[in-house]
Amino acid sequence: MSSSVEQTEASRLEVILDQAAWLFYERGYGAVGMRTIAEVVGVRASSLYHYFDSKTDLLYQISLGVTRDFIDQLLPILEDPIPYPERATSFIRGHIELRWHRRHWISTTLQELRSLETERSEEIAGYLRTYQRTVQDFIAQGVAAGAFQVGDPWLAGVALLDMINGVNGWYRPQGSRSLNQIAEGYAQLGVYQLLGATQRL
Amino acid sequence: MSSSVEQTEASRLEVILDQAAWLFYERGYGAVGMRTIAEVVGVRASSLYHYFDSKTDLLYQISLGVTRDFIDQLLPILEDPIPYPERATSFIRGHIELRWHRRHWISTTLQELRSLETERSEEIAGYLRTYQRTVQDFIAQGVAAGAFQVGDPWLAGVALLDMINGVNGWYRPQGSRSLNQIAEGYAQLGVYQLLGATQRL
DNA sequence: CCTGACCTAACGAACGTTCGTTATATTGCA
DNA sequence: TGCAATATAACGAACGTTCGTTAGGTCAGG
Repeated sequence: MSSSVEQTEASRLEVILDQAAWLFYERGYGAVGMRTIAEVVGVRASSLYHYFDSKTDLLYQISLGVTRDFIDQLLPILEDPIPYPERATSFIRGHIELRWHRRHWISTTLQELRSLETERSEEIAGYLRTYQRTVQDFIAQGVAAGAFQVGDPWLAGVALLDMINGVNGWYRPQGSRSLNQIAEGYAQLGVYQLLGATQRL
Repeated sequence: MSSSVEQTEASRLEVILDQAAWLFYERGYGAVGMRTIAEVVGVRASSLYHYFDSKTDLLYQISLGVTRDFIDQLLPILEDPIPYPERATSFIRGHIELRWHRRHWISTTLQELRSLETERSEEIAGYLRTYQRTVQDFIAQGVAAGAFQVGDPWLAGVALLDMINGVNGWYRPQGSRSLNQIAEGYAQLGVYQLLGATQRL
């Protein structure tokens, strides 16, 4: 660190990534041009190439950033030394909240994986598989420990993830349910119904 | 009918819609040009305007067609005079299979609603809401009849739909599970775990 | 004085769409 | 029945615009 002051404000690179993610989220990757991104940031289109090699490079940095954040912030919860149902509850709540908070990054990533070069899309897909497999392994462990009751941990894992991933599709802040309420309701549904956890044990 | 023979082969209009849906599904609406669609069909781009007013009009016809098909083919199952768990099981299986069979139409519709003009996107969104509300009402009826056990039928409805909608995201025909097996597994998971149906009653 | 950050200007390609035209069917009417 | 009128389905060329990207220049701060 050569600078003597900690920078609390976001760097220009971070601003570009976040604004671009919003635009991609709202209009679609293909429908947003470099000129539009530049205009929102307050710069000319050509200046964006000071930070990125190409438009797909910009998309790649968004995808890589958010995918790593999910893994780093949520998977550790599954290792906590607390009962399985509580681990699952905490994970579901965290996943729903992080996913909403970063919906512009994660939705862009999932919808536009195909727009990345093969090698890079494989890398991101690998991270996503790691995330899924860890959840499935956790459920299998819970079943082995007698905490969950499902016949097929693999299927229950994808079902649980699909379920909590769907929230962003219909949740709206001005709706009658708060995100906290939804996260809580889904945690109960997921853990005590879908995973068949022993009631409140 | 002036013709003496029934035409079993698809009309050119239907071919265009289906091929366009495939292209949109695989590359995204914004990344597919009219020239590409025309080339796949075997005509020139300008000829497409004999069938559609515009590119968004083409998208609209895809969205309208598949949305109505879902409502017409699946919602009647929820009215069948059979026990609630069997109705739910049949519905889930049908939904998963129809959704996979028409994945290029339905995924395009859901991902590109924003690309339609406001009025038309509202129309499609209305059909989708009708579908969701009917499922939620069915669950509420099942709860009232003592067949299902969930605290919040509205939440259980979106959870169930999100869960079964997610299958297309990871199912691959060459995988170890057949679509039939997945549909069956999800039906059991959905009805007897998520909805808490009385076991095999 | 060098370098990072930004600029203006421009490139070729692709975009959705419109145009005038042309064969080929189909239909209405004498 | 025969012919004119209309409809259908397609063509190739071109429109103006926007796309992602690049080349080269300016300029302030360390």
